[in-house]
Amino acid sequence: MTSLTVSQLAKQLDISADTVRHYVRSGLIKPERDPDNGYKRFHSEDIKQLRFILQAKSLGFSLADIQTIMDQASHGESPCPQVRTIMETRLKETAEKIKAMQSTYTQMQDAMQRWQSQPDCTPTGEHICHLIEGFSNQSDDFKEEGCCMSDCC
Amino acid sequence: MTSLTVSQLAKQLDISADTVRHYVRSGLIKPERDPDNGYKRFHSEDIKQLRFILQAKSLGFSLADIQTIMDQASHGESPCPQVRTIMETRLKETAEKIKAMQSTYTQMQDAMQRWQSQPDCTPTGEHICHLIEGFSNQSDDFKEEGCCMSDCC
DNA sequence: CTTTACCTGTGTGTTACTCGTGGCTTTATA
DNA sequence: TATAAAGCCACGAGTAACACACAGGTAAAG
Repeated sequence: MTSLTVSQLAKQLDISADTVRHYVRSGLIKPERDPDNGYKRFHSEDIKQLRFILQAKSLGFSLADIQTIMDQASHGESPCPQVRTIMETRLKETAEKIKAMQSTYTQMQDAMQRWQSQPDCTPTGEHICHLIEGFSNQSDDFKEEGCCMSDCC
Repeated sequence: MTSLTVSQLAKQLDISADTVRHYVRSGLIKPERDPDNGYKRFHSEDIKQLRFILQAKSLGFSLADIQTIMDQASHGESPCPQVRTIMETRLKETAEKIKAMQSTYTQMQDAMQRWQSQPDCTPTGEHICHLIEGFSNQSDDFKEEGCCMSDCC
């Protein structure tokens, strides 16, 4: 009784059973199989590895990164140099992603605000949705009132 | 000669040809086909729609959203109410994503900084990578010096 | 023995593309 | 004119990190 099933393990680490299965399918964990029914059986070693995976994930590593790191370590070599360089890459990536998302976010906010003073409109064949098409991110105090440039309203 | 090929259109709108093909495959644009060779042929109507797609995308709408909006409009109904509610959803989603990413980002930065004063380590069988495993996001002035709690160093 | 509830592995779907493949076409060269 | 090189095309498959669907297995209750 020193082994856990998928859902027992999942519950213990507060993740979904599907996530556990996904890691197994990806080859990050290789649990033993019950010869009777083919069920996965996780032992303390697997649990340790899964904990590591979760910790690494929370630090921004991808599953592929984690695979690389674990492979390296299992060869008896220090994964630390890799870890440092990968982290540098991921750090830059994340910064860029955040920047991009923030940029869209402010666009979205601007749009939402401007739309408050704009009425709904029927499609004219010329336009699909004037809210979207009429939104230019130029400046805020530009065509403040009225619906859109076209005469559809 | 009033029609463009995939790559001509892509170049005009400064996106990749594969992106254009993707939108076609997704059913967002339905270009005519050249009976001779099966090539896609884009007319001004398609170009207008593609422009709309790009504009909507830049406002945070998903391709599925855009499909919905265009369908609604093509039925002669105003897509604006949908647009507003969808945007509210996407706005919240984006805010949450940004928050999550920023949280990981600071974690990553903290880790990077702490790792500067920590040496590389050989895996011991007990640990995979002490940089990762030894990183706790608790507080900064906690186990500042030394490598990790274990005796692996 | 049967019902019921839960759990399993595996296959497929998701998002917005990107890449690979085999073939057609256009252009350049001999 | 033959041909070779370069470029473009359509379509299938692959990507990240899971979530979901499905048919069947299993454990406890009655």
